[in-house]
Amino acid sequence: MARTPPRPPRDAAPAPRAGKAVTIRDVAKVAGVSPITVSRALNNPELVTPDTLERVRAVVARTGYVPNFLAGSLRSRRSRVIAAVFPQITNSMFADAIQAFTDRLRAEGYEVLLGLSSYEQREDELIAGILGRRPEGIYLTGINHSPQTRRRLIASHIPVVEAWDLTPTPIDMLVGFSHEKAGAAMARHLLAKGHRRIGLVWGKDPRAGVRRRGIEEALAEAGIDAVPASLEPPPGKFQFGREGFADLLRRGERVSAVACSSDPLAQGVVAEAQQRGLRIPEDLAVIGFGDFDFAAHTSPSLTTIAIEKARIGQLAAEALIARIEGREVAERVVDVGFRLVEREST
Amino acid sequence: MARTPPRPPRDAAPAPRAGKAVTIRDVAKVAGVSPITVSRALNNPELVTPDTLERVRAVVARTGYVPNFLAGSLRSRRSRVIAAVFPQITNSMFADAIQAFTDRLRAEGYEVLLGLSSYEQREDELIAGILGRRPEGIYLTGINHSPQTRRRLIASHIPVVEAWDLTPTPIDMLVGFSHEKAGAAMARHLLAKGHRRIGLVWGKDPRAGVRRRGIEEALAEAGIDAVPASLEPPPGKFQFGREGFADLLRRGERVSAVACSSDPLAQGVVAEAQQRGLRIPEDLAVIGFGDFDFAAHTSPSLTTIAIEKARIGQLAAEALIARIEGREVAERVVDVGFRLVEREST
DNA sequence: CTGTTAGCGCTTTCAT
DNA sequence: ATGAAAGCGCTAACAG
Repeated sequence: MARTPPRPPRDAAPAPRAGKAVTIRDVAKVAGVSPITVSRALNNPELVTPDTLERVRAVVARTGYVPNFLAGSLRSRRSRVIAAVFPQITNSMFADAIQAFTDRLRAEGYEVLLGLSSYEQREDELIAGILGRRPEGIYLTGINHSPQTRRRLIASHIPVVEAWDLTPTPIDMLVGFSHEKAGAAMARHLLAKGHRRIGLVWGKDPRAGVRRRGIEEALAEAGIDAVPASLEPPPGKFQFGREGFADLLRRGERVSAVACSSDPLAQGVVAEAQQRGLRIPEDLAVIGFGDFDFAAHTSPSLTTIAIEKARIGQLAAEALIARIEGREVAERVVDVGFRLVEREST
Repeated sequence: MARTPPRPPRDAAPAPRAGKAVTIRDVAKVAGVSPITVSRALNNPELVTPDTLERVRAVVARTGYVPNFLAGSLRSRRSRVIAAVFPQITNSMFADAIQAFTDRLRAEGYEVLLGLSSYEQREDELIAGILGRRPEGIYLTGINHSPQTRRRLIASHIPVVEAWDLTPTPIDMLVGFSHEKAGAAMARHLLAKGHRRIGLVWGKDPRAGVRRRGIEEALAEAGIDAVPASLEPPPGKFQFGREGFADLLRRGERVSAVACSSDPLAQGVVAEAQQRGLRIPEDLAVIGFGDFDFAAHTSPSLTTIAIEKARIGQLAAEALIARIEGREVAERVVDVGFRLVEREST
């Protein structure tokens, strides 16, 4: 606290900064060139003689000039910003995708505007605010958007990537996988292992709902119609897994297998089961969803439906970049699929 | 793919959008008012008669007008954007803070520009790019910034919050805790339990380094000078924990306790130890760092140094908002502390 | 290779 | 309560 550099006291009002920032004209004046030459030196150095280039750079360094991209973007209609909307970040599900997406875009010189929509809580407003910043592309999680949002997005004429889900009618482009099939794959696995009494500990988010339909329909085809479920609020986390399984038992459901809508939930189920003296998988089989790494780290490790999350982020970034640069993308819809990874023998 | 709405084919060049967007003047013309009245209807509705307000709103809705904040920000010098820089997002350490930070800011009408600096990989460049977008405030992870970055930040005259660490000389404001003390607390705990042969499985990130100094100095004071350590690359994760502990054993280090720089690492150590037939904590005590929730979910659950991560994000957001709105903040430096949480009896 | 002119879309300022 | 003029800082478009 002691030697904090004295900062200029602010005005009482929420007013603009006092200190006038260095502008391109200041730099131009000092360097003895025109503003546009400074602009070129910074953005298209190859259009400028090495001599002036160096002079301009020196002045920029000396004056601490920071180009105002707001102004540049306004004029050039290129903001070099790409927006990304996720339901939430604490959900381990999305972190890898965000990271990969952001890394890829920064490598191409884009900044990322992050929107967290907290599942449903007015994605509309969020996106309206985002579009006002004129991003050059936008990444959306999921395919369920209000008609209003769809209209705005289409009217904006910027490339859009929807991710984490599959539909034949994306707004524009899409990178994801079928949650219905993922659910069905869970069912098939459990059926193959001979399970008939299967319980669900399941999150309430929209895509989890689709997976649930997938698993229940596949079970119904095998003649299993009663599938007890304990529903938990997002984000699916360990504690809810424990509670969910306890809830199933409390309700007197006697199951030989539990399927979970996420790996943290599944870990919770495993913990609760072990605490009650059940052996995994002899007494209770548990299958999760999402992250093989995550599932592999439990003990005993879980069977899970694994998703290449980072790949989704990267492909989405690349699709946006391609379209911004005027290249048509070969595939508008990319199905990255999933794979079932069985637990180690442990 | 089938019914994808036909989008206007893009030009080959990375050119601006073709479709001219609706501007405030278009809206004004249709509503039969001046542009400034539209602006007021949107931003200061109380300055406009209910009648014109309604008319303007109707036209906005009908035309799909999306205000261009780039232009507005340029003129008003208020971008309503706040930037946040984190080393990485896959590190479970930061997710809660990002979420809390973003939630708080959106509630106040700010958008968040996310920067991921990937530990060291040119934070300078990242921040230069960010400042060009004229954020009204900036959140930084950590206190180690290049002189150049410090200069730029100070010259920008925007409020800055550094987080996750403590120093008497922040750039501006700070919300964090002492990593040195956190390390020392680990040492004290293990010493109190009677341990003398203590090993480290430790991440290589800068703040972890400070915690290491804290623990080693505290151990040295107790006469323990040899503290074998296995160093792992960030992000500290389960697998590295396993490998780290295996590494210690391979090197012939016989320890009764292992301290880890993060909870995922600690979980890995626990798993590896259990696999080798060691009982936790009877044969091996393990202490982690970071997230009580996380640590509580292991089995047996871990002792850990718990941090209120969401609180850091929230306090940081509030500090920035306060300063942007012209309020002086009472405390420039906030120490949120940490607490040692012992494992359940399990 | 460099400069001039104009204007991106909005909001500040000053009138009325 | 509304409007006219001006300009935020930059770059597109067109010279030269």
